[in-house]
Amino acid sequence: MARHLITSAIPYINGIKHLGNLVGSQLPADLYARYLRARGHEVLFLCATDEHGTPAELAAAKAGKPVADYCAEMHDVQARIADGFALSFDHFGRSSSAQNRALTQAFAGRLADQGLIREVTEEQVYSVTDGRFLPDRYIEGTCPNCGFADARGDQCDNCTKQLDPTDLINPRSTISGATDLEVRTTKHLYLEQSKLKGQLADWIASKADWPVLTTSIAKKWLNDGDGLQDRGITRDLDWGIPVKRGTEDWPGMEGKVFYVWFDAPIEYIACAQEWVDAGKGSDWERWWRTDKGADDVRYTQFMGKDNVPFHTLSFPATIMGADDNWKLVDYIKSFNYLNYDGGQFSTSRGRGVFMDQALDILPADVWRWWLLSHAPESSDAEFTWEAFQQDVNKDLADVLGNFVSRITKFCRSKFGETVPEGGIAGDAEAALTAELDSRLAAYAQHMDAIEVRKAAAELRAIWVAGNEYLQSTAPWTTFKTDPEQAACQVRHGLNLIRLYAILSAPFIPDMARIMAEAMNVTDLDWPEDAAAALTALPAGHAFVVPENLFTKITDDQRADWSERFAGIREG
RNA sequence: GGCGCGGUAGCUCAGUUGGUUAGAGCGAUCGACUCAUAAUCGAUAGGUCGGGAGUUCAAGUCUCCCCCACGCCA
Repeated sequence: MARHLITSAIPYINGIKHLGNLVGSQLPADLYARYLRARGHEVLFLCATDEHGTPAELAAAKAGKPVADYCAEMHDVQARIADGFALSFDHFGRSSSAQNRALTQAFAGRLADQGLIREVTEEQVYSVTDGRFLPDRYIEGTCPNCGFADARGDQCDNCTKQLDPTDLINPRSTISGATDLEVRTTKHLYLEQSKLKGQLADWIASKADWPVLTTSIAKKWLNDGDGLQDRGITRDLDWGIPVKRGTEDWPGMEGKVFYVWFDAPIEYIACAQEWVDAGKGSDWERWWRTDKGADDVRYTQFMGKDNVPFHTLSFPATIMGADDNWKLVDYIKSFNYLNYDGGQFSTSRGRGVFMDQALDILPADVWRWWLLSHAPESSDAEFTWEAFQQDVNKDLADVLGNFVSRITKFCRSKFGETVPEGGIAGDAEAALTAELDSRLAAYAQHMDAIEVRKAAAELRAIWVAGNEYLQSTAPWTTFKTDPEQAACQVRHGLNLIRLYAILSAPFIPDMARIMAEAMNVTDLDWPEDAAAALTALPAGHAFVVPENLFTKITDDQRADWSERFAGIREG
């Protein structure tokens, strides 16, 4: 038994996430957490909402609500949806929590004490009408290079030239359209990551077992151009964690807040404090302080590839720089993108399926199964309604659901809803046992390695093995001449359902629970070996024939959904 | 433009340090079965491994060039 800390990249607060976001972090993290718990390990699985920054302020303004109220509401919405997808967070926290506020300020103070913070005076664009400094991407104007009228302050979308906001001709605020912009001087704190470059490079180099996607992105940022750049960790905003040096005021930083990318990862730690303060746990430091037990913890992070630089460099720089016994991540599992029907999912254009909509039309397990079995591990993956319909109908209805249905109904008709007695296991049962032992080992190996697609394929093969067994032994034929032997075959079939309930639970927890309840079992310990698993339900054990696990998606439904989610999402 | 990840059967993807006739699932075709959500099981067909050159006894696997798709560029 080991201790595993698992975090999923924390979703931003300004809206409901789409399925691409889900499969890139929260869902595989949940799969891993559920698997490790099932194997008897101690797991702390944390996630939270990322609530600070300009987009949250603007979304709140658009909704006509104070930003704190807006974030509180959206946190509840996201928590409810996460619950709908059966994401088994031990705590779903908030980066705006008091715990994160104190911890972020403490980290900044500590980093300053270590000589890793410097103050930089710079010029930024200020909008008088909006009463605020404008981030580069909230300024638009005419591109000085190509004349494109709607070039953004950071880059021209037309000619792709990178710009400085002050380059723009006739700049305007995209928030208000105001043109009374002026350049003002402001002071900010920079984290001197460059001083930690060697330490970070050594650390990354030691992670030979990490996915190539993870390390290649990290190395690129470490070595590209002039190498790792120092990073501004403060902003001129209202909504955020006030800049303080520990608990002390920070002269010259009045009215400023920490940049969202500084405080968001620290929420991983603060979330554990929230978990304790919510009465769910008693000691968060044994998960996060290497001097208080966390040396024995294996810490795994899950995220989409867009988050990799912050998790391989910026946050580790914060941890290393603080030099105060904080736990560093042991393994980073990163994912590529899921595309939607030939293009990208788009939050702004409402293209694709969003988490709330997904739950409106189908059970969570259907989505969990398809998304996880097609997780974008080695490259970007593609969602199409045709493939989705075909795959889930085949896997969940035909292969798994129908297996449960055929064996329970056959048993009911010949022996009643009780595990039948009699017969002796022979060659067919020995072959089944041998195959399952082999596949159980492969399944565990893939799950341990977080090879999500391979694990799904192996699980599916285990389902198929049940159908092969029934097909080759044909208890419906055996019954005509040797009812005792048919009973033995049915008994094995029923035991397979219990086994499937255990093995499938990390992927499809709800269907797994239905299978377990139908088989009337509470002992769901991970199987030691196939022979034991296939005799767990003794003769005479009562069960019930369950409702079909999954009703197939029809062509009409597919056509309807394909059209409905192609366009613009309302609201 | 620079960099990154890919380009393997109709589709989605596996292919470890280069080594016997390149694999799986789906789809297709044929067959078996009839317990079951017209489900299942078996068999067969189908690929010049993006293109070209090179290294090697041997290359999907290494080197170089080119083409295509996607992404990133703080």
